Amino acid sequence: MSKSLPSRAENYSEWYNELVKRADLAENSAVRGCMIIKPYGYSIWEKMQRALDDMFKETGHTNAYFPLFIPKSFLSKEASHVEGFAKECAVVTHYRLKNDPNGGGVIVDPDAKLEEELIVRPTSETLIWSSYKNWIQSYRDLPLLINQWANVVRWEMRTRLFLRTAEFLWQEGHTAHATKKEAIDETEQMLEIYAEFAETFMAMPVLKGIKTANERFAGAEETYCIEALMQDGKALQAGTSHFLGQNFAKAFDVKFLSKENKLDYVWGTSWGVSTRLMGALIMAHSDDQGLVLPPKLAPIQVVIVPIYKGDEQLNLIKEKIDPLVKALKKQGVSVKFDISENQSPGFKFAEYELKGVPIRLAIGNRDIENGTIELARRDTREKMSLPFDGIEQVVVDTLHDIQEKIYAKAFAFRESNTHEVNTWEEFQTKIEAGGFLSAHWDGTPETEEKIKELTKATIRCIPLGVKKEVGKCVLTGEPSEHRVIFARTY
RNA sequence: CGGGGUGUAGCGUAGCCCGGUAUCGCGCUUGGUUUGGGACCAAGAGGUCGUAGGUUCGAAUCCUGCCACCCCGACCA
Repeated sequence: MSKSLPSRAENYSEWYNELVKRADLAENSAVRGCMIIKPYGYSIWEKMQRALDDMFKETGHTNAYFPLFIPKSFLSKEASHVEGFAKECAVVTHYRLKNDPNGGGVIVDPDAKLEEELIVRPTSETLIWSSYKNWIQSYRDLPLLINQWANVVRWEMRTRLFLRTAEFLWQEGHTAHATKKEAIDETEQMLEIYAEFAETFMAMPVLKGIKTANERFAGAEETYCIEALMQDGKALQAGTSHFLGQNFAKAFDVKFLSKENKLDYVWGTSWGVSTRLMGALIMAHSDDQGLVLPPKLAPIQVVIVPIYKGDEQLNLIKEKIDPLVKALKKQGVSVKFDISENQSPGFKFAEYELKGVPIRLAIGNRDIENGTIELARRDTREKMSLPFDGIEQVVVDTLHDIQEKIYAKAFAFRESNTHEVNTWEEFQTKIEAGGFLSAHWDGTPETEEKIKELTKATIRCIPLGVKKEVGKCVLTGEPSEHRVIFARTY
């Protein structure tokens, strides 16, 4: 294995793939398009889950679990929904294998064919709404605020670790409400939660907006999204929150009796983020040396590397470090004191940089004599020799500082890669360099499609709170009332 | 799913054109010396050459099918 990573400039996607593997986050499995999330990668996901789950609970949601299999007939009940997902569904047709009479292996038992095929869920709206029908009778049963953590399967043609896998982990919230306004408020609230999570935990700035009809979730009336800009200038959809209107209520006949004794369909929402966020996290901050993790999501926040000759020196170091480790843990900092002997300090330095550990402390004989310790921060790769006394507070402060600095860096990157464009020539030139383009659009799906054909750029969103501005469509010159955001995407 | 490329030890590779059971480096094991940016010496272990067929006395090498991965398109969270 060569020691250094391919550089981002050289080959961005190779850099990404290599980084995911070498940082021990995930690897491909025997099944095409499916990935094995390794312990280090999974512990980052667990931290994400924990933070999101807390936010869901704080806003009144509870977790439940619905099955992996959906009867085929359910999927077809909402017309646009089935149209959106039909092409990428895994289907269970049999329930038994048997020994192959002609050979050593096993074959599908033709006698064990299912009456009705089962779909491996690509998303759970249909199954959940079929349950909601039984759960909801009165306005007193509303709102129903449920989330589930699950795996889903979408049989994608082309997959990439974390960014697009055939099976992925996610959460999907499914809520039911008595009024349209309440459902829209819920949709917007969850978008806010996603944005807050992305920005405060992932240190990744996101653009909040609404999808155009072309990009809308199959079965939704309105799709809200957060969009992030990656270092190679491509956009990544990081989370979506859908206002479902009464579409699923009508498809599954979910009605409730209001206070006024009137029967009406309930209003729905659904919202989700997936392990794709791992991909976003990796690409948002990491560099040619490896991962750069925000302290709030780093499984190990501080690693301490001893440098010593013989047990006597190691014992002196341990005497100083053991209390520091305790004190840091008490403050909620996750620390690893790496006294493994089989690797040199230099190796450990490189290894923990690859894994994105935010702070590294190194201490050797020299420091013991001088009463110092070396602190290296992953984000800037700065190293400084500091007094040992008081290092605990410096570490805590530096973790906060790293969290802020990497956000600021990502924010500055997005700002310098977001451009207002007013002519088609400008659009074509600028899109080649990547980034978000803010431009006028005539509001028609045809123009959106045409622009995609010509430039591979799609409308990422109509930003929330976009300013009214009289303008002309960048392609057709037709009148437009506000700008929208274009980008090339993952 | 279309076009192009690749598959040899855990990883990276040589050998393939021109057929004779596989090269080197990293990693791994054991022992010793080391340790302030990916340590060194010595001795070892590790291979159905992606897979299934075919041609041949003999296949990593030639032929065919299949599978997987990478790059570029279409589809998508």
